[in-house]
Amino acid sequence: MTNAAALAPERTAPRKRDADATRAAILAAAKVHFAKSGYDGAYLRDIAAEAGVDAALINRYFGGKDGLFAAALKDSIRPDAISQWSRENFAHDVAKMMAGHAHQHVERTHAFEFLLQAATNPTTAPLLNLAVQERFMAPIRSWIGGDHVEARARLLASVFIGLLVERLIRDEPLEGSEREIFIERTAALLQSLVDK
Amino acid sequence: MTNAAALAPERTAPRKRDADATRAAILAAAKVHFAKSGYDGAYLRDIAAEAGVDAALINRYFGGKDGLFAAALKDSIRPDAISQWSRENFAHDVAKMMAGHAHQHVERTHAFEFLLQAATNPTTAPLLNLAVQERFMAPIRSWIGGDHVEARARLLASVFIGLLVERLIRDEPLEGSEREIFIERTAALLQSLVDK
DNA sequence: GACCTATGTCATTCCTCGTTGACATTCGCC
DNA sequence: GGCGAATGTCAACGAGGAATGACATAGGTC
Repeated sequence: MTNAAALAPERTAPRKRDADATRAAILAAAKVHFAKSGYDGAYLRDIAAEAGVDAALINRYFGGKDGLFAAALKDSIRPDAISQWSRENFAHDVAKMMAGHAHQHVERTHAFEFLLQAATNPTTAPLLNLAVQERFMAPIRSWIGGDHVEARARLLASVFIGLLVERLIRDEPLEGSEREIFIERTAALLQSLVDK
Repeated sequence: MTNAAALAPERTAPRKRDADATRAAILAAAKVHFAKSGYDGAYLRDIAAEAGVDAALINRYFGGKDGLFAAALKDSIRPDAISQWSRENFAHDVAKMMAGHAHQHVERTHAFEFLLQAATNPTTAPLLNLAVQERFMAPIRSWIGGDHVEARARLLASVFIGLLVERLIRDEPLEGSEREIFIERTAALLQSLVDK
């Protein structure tokens, strides 16, 4: 409170008037906060502050906290990535990723944390169910192909999710030979599910 | 609500004076509510009501919501079960369980939901980390034994968690041959991690 | 340039929920 | 039986946060 200069023009130079941009800014901030703190722990005031916006705007644009959450959720499942996975590298790439720190892939980790939050909140869970089925399981099914697609897809998804959760919970990657073995075995495991 | 006799004394027949019993009742109710709604979503008034107790008692016995949560957490990880798993049946038993409905194992499902809630809340996560390492990972390590224990234990835990999460999210079990294949492959996968 | 709407800000209200302290009652003990 | 501590109940407080409506202003349109 000592810097007069900072306060001089101050009065929060009223944001440029660009609805789309502010909407996007709010959404981006919301995703981060929801991921970090969950639905209840994320405060509209904080989100608004981070977006450089008054909290009342959230209500105007998203119709309240629920609406904002739903919008953020919809924006967080990106199925396009799946179809681009390469059949040869997929298993090894994923395995290597899972062996590292969660915060080495901040973007995706945030998205995943966010989804996990949605899964554990009874009001948002149904919403998530649908999204996951349509935008995650379906692409996986069509990507792996072959026999017993259902069983394999489900098992693959489980392993994938489990690796993510485990990495999230305990962010101390393995080192040395244990790390090598972990990558090797994880890759083998995933590959066997992709192959047939 | 038809039984007049039950209502006779009315005025909420002031609970029997048994500190241990009420403590236990509160704890049981708390575990259910925390599992269902998470830390923030679970309300002390609701928990107290379900335990048939005044909310103020929670403060007396557990020193507040935090204390209650910690107590519930501590009570939710039961490592003893792990060491009793049979090496031969483990993989198949788990696989079959995972192929069923989550609500077929209400007790454990609740416990797991509760832990997942703890994992996704920044204030409770550190607490969980510690508990999981000491009371879940450590027993697993010593149970599987053999080479590369670290890597295998971690992978095993991941798969285990993943199966639980997947089952929780999407509670439609597979049917028919897909179910058989799922069980078979899941069992094989688990067994290979246990064996060596 | 005047008007009108979309956009942004501010102050306030309302509600929920954890917590607290005073009060009531039962039980163990002498 | 009377006293004190343990147990249980009740009412009220206060913090915190979402939602609301009135107000301010930029920017396009005629």
